[in-house]
Amino acid sequence: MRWSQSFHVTLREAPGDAEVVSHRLLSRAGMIQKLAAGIYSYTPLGFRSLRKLIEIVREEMDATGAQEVDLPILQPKELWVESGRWQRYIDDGILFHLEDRKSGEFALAPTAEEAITDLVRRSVTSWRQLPFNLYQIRTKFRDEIRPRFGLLRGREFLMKDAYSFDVDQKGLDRHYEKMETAYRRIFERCGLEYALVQADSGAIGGAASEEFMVVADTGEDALVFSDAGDYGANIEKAVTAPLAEPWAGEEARPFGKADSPTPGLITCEDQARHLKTDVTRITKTMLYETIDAAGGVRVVAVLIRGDLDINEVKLPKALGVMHAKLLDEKFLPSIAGCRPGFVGPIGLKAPDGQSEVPIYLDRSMENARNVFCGANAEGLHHSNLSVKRDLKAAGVVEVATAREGDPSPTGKGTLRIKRGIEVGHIFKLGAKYSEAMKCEVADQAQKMIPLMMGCYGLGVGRTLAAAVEQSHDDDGIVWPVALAPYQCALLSLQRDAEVQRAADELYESLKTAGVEVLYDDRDERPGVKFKDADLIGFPVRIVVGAKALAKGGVEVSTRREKKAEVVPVAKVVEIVKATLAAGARTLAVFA
RNA sequence: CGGGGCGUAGCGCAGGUGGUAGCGCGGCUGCUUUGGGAGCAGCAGGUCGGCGGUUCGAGUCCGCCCGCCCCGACCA
Repeated sequence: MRWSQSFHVTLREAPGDAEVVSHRLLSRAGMIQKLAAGIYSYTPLGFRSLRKLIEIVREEMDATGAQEVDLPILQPKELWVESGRWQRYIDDGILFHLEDRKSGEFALAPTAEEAITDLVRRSVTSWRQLPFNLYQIRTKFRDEIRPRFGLLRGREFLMKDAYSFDVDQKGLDRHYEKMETAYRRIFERCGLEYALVQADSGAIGGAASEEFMVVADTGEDALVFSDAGDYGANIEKAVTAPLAEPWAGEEARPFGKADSPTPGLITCEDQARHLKTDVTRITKTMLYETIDAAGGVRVVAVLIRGDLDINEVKLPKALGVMHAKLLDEKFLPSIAGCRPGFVGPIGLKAPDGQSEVPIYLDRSMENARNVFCGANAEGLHHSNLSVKRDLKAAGVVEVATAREGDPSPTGKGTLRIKRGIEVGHIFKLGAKYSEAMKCEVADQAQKMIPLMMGCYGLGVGRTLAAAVEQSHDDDGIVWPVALAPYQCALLSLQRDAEVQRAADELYESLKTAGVEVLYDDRDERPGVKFKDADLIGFPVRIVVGAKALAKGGVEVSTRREKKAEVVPVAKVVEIVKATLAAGARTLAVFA
C-alpha cells in the first residue's frame, strides 16, 4: 500500500481521555477511534491487525476440529429466561436489551450459551452424533458498569466463543485440554508472554475454569505464582499452604476480659503497636451480610488473623451462599455495640429473625491461642483469646487473600505476584445449561442424558490491546510480526528522482516477494516519516535515502532494536524475509 | 450504582470578579527547506455539550438533562 493513497492518519497527541498506553498508542497510530464510551471503530490499518488475529484464532480452532458457526446477536428473552440468566444479567445491569415493535423483548448477546444450546438441542438426538465443538468469532455486547482502558474493556467487543458438547465427563475433559493447547498456540503465535492460571468461574458458572493472562504491569488482575513454577492462580482464587502460627507450642493463658484498651485505634497495625505485640496476634472480626440460594439473608462473622485480608470473591463459595457483602457500618452499633475496629466474636447480638450470629474462622485462626480480639466496646480489646476454648465456631473456611511471600499451596516455593490482562477463559460448564434447557440425547442404554458442555472464550480485540500493553516503547508500538498491520515500512526520504525510482522499484519487488509493505511515499520531511513508522511499529523498516543510495545501498532495521544496517539493494528482499521469519527481533545479515 | 472531575476549532489546551472567544499542533495557499514531528507570509475553521432561567448583556452565574474520564463492586 502506498501511504499517499491510503486513508491513513496519525495523531501527534493522544485524545485526552485515553489513559492506558494501548489506548493512547492505538489511537495515535490511527488504528482505532472512539465512537462512544467502550465503543470503538477500527480503521483500515487497525482492522488489518485485527484480521490477522482473527485468522490465527480461526486456524487454530479449525485445527482442533472445531466447526465455525454464526449465531444471532439479537436473541429473544424467552431463551434467557429458560437458562435463568435473564434476571441475573438484568439485575447486574450488564445486559443490553430492547423491545421490538410488538413489545417482544430481546437481548444483545453478551455470550451465547443459550443460542448454542438451543441450536444443538434441536439438531441432536443420539449419542452417536457426539462429540463436537462449535465456535464463532462475533461481536458481543455488555453494558459494562465501567467501560475503560480503550479496547481492554469495551461495551461492544469482538470475542471468539467456543462450546463443546460431550456425552460424558471424559469427553469434556478431552475437549478442555484441546482448547487449552489451541489457546497456547494462539498466544505463542502472537508472540505474547502469557500465563495460564486457575480462576473463579463468575457469572458463567460451572466447575473448573482457568484463565489465560497476558503478563503486563497495567493488567487489571493480580496473579499469584509459585517461584517453584508449579502453581499459578488469579488472586480471586489463589490459596496458600497453612501459614506458620506464632502461638505454636504455647499454653493457653487465662482469658483477659476487656483488659486491653485501644483508644481510637482502628487498624490492626496501630493496635498491635499500642499493645506491644505482633499484628498476627490481633484478630480481625468482619461482619458480612449473606444471601443464600433461597434468598435468605443472614449476618455472619468471619475471624481472620490481623495481618491477612478476606478475599471477598472466595468468601461466598466458602460460606455456601450466593452473595456475601461487608455489612454496612451503620448496622454495627446494634449488632456489635461499637464502631469498626473493636468488633469481636464474643457477645454479638443477632439481628431480628436470626437466633445468633454464626462465627466462621479463617484457617489462619483455627488454632489461635493467646491473641487479642475486639471487645465489642469502643476502644477496648480482650486479651488471650483461645479460639477452641472460648468460641463455638460454625466452621473453618479458607478465605484469606494470598500475599507475596506466602508459601505455595503445592508445598514447593514461595508465592510471587504479577499483574495480567485476562485474554482467554476456559470453563467446564458440565450440565448447567443443558439441564436447564433440556439439551439431551439418548445414551447407549436408551436413557436420556443432558450433554456435558464446555465453553471457551477469547477476547480478540482485548488480545490486540494486550499485545500493545506488553510491547511498546517511548516512540510507539512494537508489534509482534504476527499482528503488525504491515510487516514492513518502506520510507523514501527525498524527492530526488533517483531516490524515488529506487524506492518504487523496491516497493514492487517486496510486493512480488509477498512481503506486506506500507510504502511511505508522502511528500513529507524525513522526520515525520521516521516518527510515524516508529509510532505504528512496523517490525521492519527500510529507508531509501540519498546517502546510502550513493553507495548502492538502503538502510534496514528492526523496530525492536532500531540499529540500521546499510545493505545492497539487491539483497534487501532476502534479508527482510529472513528477518521476519526469525521474528524481527534482530536483523538477519548475510555475509 | 456510590465518590471525584471534565465538556471551548480536527487534536491538545487557556479564557480572575458577566461586556460578544484565543494559544499550540494539525489543515489550506505561496515561497523556502529536505536524515528524527522545519521556517516565513497569508487564509480557513466555533450552534463555547443541550435545554431553561437570572441579566441591558452569559463560555463565565443558577437549575435540569446529556456525554466523557478517574477511583470502587462485574468481565473476554
